[in-house]
Amino acid sequence: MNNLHILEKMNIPLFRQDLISWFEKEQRDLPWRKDKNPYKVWVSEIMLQQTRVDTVIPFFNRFMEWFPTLEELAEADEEKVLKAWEGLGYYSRVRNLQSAVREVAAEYNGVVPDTLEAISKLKGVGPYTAGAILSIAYGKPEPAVDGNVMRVLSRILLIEEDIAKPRTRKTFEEAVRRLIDETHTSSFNQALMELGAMICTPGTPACLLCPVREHCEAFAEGVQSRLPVKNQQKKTRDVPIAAAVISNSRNEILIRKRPSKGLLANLWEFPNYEVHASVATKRESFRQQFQEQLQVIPQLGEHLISIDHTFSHLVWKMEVFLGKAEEVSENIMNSHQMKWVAESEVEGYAFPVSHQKIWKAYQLLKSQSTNQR
DNA sequence: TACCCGTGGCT
DNA sequence: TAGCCAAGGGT
Repeated sequence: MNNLHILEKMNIPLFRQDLISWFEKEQRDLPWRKDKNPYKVWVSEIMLQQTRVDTVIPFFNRFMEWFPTLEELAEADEEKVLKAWEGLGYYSRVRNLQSAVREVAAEYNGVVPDTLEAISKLKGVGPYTAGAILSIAYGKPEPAVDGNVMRVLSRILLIEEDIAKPRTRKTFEEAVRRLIDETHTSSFNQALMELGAMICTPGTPACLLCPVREHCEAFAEGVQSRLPVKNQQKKTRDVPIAAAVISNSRNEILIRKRPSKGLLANLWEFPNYEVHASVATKRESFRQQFQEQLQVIPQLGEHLISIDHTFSHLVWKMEVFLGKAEEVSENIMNSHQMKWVAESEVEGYAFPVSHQKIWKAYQLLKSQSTNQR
């Protein structure tokens, strides 16, 4: 019933040899490939989810400096862990990682489990990550099917299922189970991904450089450029936001912690509100909602910056103002997870990229006004 | 299943 | 340039 009939006419031993030989010779020198420490493999796989290698490298190196061992990550403050992830995106990844690491420390004596059943129960470890850790760190013959693997194998095996559909991953897992070299599971799985990243790329694959093109059905048919089949994703929607950098008479800055669930969970931000359609201006919308929430009237000053920030599924259309406020009651501050912090301490907190831009604009404005004096 | 969840580079 | 894309998982 599936589309794996091409496997029956493949020379699988030769395919393995061609693929692994290429990988052993051409693989990139990446920091998480220096050894097969399961903790390091785990961290790298979480960071690499939906994220480019070049983006991950500096984050991985710093993360290993801050949290060199599983135990040190388990014992770290969440604030510091989020700061280590600041700018990397998909922040629930690192909260799930620390939660899972704590479970490993407590329940498995600090040893990352080496069975599919146990490792799959850990928070943030799905089918791909489970297979990646087991095959790379422990030499287990488990498939690790990511976007690269689906693209590569859709071409080699001429599979035309829509890779955007979750169920399709099972087809490729079955293909890998039949193809994998059980004596070189780490190199085999990584080679499929490396090939997808370096040669068998989405737009125009470099088939003339491909070590396995003689095994590739799509190349033989000349149809590699229209594979894999993938439907388009939905468009983003705009969310109008009014924000402000609010200071008090002691030159402290008002920040607040975002809710523990949802977008940018547990990160810090400058006070901001979604603008209702009924309000004439974003400045007025901020003033109204700030006053309603904190029982204090803010003195809003000049416009600081406009920022359009695109997420995977929505766009913040932000207008940011300067402002001053005083005497917010402590109860209200606490109930909204707000606090005043000295300007020199702001950067100690983990902010989403959009709010890092706000802070940079604020500091630039201050430095300019200082220079003019 | 469909949607939520970030960011930055590329074409 | 506006989308597309990148070593996915949770709900």
